Amino acid sequence: MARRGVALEMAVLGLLHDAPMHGYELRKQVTALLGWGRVLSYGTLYPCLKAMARSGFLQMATPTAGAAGGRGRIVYSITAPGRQRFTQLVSEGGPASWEDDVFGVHFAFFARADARTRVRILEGRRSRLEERLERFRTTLARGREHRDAYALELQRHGVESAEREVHWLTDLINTERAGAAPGASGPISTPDPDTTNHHPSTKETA
Amino acid sequence: MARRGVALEMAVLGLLHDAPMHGYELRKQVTALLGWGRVLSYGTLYPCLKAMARSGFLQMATPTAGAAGGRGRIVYSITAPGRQRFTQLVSEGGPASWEDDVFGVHFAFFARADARTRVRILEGRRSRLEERLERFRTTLARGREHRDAYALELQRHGVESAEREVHWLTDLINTERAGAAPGASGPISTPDPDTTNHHPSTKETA
DNA sequence: GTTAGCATGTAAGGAGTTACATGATTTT
DNA sequence: AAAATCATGTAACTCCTTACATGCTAAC
Repeated sequence: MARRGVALEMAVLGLLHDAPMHGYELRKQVTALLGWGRVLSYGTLYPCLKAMARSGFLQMATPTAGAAGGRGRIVYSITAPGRQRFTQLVSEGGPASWEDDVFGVHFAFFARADARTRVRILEGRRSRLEERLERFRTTLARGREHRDAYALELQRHGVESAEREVHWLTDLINTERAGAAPGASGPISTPDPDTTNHHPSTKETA
Repeated sequence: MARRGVALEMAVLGLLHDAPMHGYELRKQVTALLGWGRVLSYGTLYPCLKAMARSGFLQMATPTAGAAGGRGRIVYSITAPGRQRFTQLVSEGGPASWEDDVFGVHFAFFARADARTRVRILEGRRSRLEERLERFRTTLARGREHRDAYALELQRHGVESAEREVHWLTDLINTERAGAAPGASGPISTPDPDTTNHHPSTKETA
């Protein structure tokens, strides 16, 4: 079958949305975009690309087409159904979209979603983290079972990281509500004078 | 076969090292200890426990033993080979131990490893993160492909988180070198379970 | 005496990895 | 022309989850 991870499917569609690419390049871009620590393996990517082509979302072009079974580089490009599919994926703000992995991909393509979807996903993600935090703190507060200093330190660090991310999300939500894009003016400012990035702000591609 | 994740195996052995427990309780403790966001599912835990019992690391005690097919609560306790196995796992400071998931478990049971192992793992983990950071920054610096403000913000946040964790690790390493335990005050002096010999231990029965 | 929560388990499948295997193109 | 790197692909496996299925025990 095909359904090799919604996250991967989204990433592939999103990257090919801008420009056709072959698999090797795609792997690097996906890896860089999502910063998953690990690199995406070909064993995942190629079967996924094939399946997506079978589903009609992608088109495969072999430059040395038709020749004997030679294995040339294949350029993948997105099709009209593929664009439709991407738009659909990008505007889904359901619970699935605030899970660890999927959230990252959604965020990476936020420029392609409308503001309402963005806020919904950010808030959903934030409450996911807050639940986790709550469970964590309950466990800690229950005092007993508190184990040694290392286990405590691990939990303290876990809580701190989660709190930090909640804070990040809150800032982003406020920025969204103010109708701006991140990095521009809000509490989060990148000292990045050189890059003249055109930020999307009010752009709503349907 | 059995090898259901070194991380899980270690967590189970480490928790049962302190006290026997049944699976239900074990699940809660593992989940709390590792703070994996998600909860550990029974579909993972029970087969793992069974396999570990088959390997001789665990002993299963059914209070209502021998009776008709009734399903009572089963208390798992660690065996002498199990303790040995745990000691072995805990003192392995190889590359495997600085991967995301495994690192957490190792850290949680740091009190059971000797100082040299602790420092080795902390340093290994830190260089893992630094590599990741390096790749990240190279991609960013390469300028091109820089995508929109959201993608940039995602990467900025990724870099910041990794940097923060590197800093955390550095502090821990310094603390270790100074011969202290984390959390402000003096060294932990849990009577060290000998890393060279397995001792038949104090409690063994259910 | 029934709901709620404790407790144990299995089958099927999803999402990925590693290791392997191959061939094309560029650099030295 | 050898070496490095680019490029594509498959098979087998790992680790985990979901959905299901069962039964015991305390509380109301």
